[in-house]
Amino acid sequence: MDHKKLAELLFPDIDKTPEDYEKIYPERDLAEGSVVTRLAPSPTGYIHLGNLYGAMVDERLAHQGGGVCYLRIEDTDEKREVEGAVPVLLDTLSYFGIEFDEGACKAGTPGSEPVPSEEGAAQRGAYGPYWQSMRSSIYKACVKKLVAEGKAYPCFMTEEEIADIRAAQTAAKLDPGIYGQYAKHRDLTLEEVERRLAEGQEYVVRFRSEGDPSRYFKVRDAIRGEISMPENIQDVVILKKNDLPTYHFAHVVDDHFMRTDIVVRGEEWMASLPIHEQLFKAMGWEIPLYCHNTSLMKIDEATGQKRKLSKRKDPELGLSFYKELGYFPEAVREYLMTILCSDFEQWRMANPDTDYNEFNFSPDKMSDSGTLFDINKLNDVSKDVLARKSAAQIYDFMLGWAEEFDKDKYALLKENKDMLLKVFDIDRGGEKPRKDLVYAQQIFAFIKYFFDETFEYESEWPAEVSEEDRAEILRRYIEGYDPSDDNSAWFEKVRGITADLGYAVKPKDYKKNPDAYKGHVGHVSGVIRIAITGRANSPDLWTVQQIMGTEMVRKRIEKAIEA
RNA sequence: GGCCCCAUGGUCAAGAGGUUAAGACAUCGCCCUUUCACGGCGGUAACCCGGGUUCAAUUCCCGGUGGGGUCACCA
Repeated sequence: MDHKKLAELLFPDIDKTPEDYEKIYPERDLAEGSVVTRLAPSPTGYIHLGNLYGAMVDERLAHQGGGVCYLRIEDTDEKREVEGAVPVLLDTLSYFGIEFDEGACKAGTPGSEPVPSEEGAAQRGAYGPYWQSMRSSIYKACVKKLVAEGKAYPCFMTEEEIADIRAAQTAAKLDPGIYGQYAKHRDLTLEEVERRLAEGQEYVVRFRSEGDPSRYFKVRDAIRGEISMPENIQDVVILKKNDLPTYHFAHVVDDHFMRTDIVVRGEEWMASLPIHEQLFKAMGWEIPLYCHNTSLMKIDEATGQKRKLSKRKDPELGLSFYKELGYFPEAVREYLMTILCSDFEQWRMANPDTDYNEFNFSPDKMSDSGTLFDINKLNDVSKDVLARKSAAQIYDFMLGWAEEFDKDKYALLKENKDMLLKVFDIDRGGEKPRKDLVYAQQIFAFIKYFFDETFEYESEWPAEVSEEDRAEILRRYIEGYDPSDDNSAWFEKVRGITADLGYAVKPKDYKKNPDAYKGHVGHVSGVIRIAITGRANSPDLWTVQQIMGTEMVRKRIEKAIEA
């Protein structure tokens, strides 16, 4: 069999060789210690926490050492493609603080050229194109070389034939797949190939595996250290009928010619390492450093079992979930860092105000077992993040969020800027700031009593106070209310009412001697608090009233007396 | 089923051949306090099992078990 002739027959119009591309895409000239990483999503229009998790690793690895992080679009499967996915992807990643130096970018980015296939998107950089669908001739040059060397061959088997083989293998408890004797078109003669081609038969190109499963190879992984696996024996498809490569081959070719140093990807790819190792070797290329990170898991309510988060079942996996609830992007990032990197949380405690980019990120500190997603922990991290923000930052963020997701609230926020700045400033700054703000939707619910439009009674009146006493407390309270009182003068008046009506001024007295009083000052001020805020819990009432203004205070008290 | 990865409190996790086995979240109690939040103090709670190696294994090795992943012309 003349392999060179076969290669010519299959790819008559491919005139470049891999060697030519070596020159077109030379080794990068980077400072010592800098690395090239990449994010390589398929444009399905769906971005999830796991993508962000990986993207953060790519971004940190590259940027903390002055390296390059680029974005490559893996669009070799037109079935999965979603129109407009790339600009959305870029926007979302940017929202969460991930920016790329090279590759796919937004249309209009300086130094970029438009991409015809994708509206709103463009690309830049010397190692492109960055859409795999535009790189067909590069892949084919590499396939042609493999065919010419007898390492790959055309396979004309139909889907039915393959299904039959698989069925027989499964029945016989053999490993399924096209390998060894099942690779029926491995050794077709040139004439046979010519004949089938002339008949218009379609084909794929398969790699001719010389692997021996009793032989093991070793690959280094940045997280797990050395991984040892048996050699691959499958004649995997490297070029599909649509003239584009499979993931396996595209990965090898692109990460080689784009000069990627570290391949960060999900651990689900570890199983195909034997294929990749084999392909790199066949091409005569150096294998990159892999960084297989773990999946985010959750406990399935139905089964009680730990399982990988799934985009169909778990809305909390989608990044849009956090955006819609109004989590600060920084909070999501901090949370991811704390579960991603075992030493981040300690570092953060020691450096509460330092930019997280100052943290020294190291892959060997990354988790190597599947991490259970914990919304509790996210919320806790978020509270700390928001506690560090200024009232103006909170306000601006809320406004931006409401503009996109809740127009009614947007109007309210917009009209009451001065008041809200004061609201968000309650107990902010200082040594022990309040930590009750978590995400926009929750924050709005938390402050809703500042608006008549959203005020409602959410708590029960204290059981210790009778209805008559309640009305009496409120009447006396509003009679004596003077907004110019300072906090202690104001509270003295509340104490006065408390004592007059037979309640204990000191809660301890009541606790010691419950029969001597109807209740204590906490119950009396509880009545006032519910009247003003609609709930039993709130920040310091005096402060709240100062912010609300006298008119609103009066209206609330009157409303409560009527109730 | 084959292959691979993983295994420390409920969760995230540090850790070394000999430790009272960190810390954070959650939880419980107390303190502060007119409520909440913050803060402080304290409590409950863990090395999957069985063999080996060793004076000594939770730590190293082997084997189970459990969980996860993967076996496409999808990535």
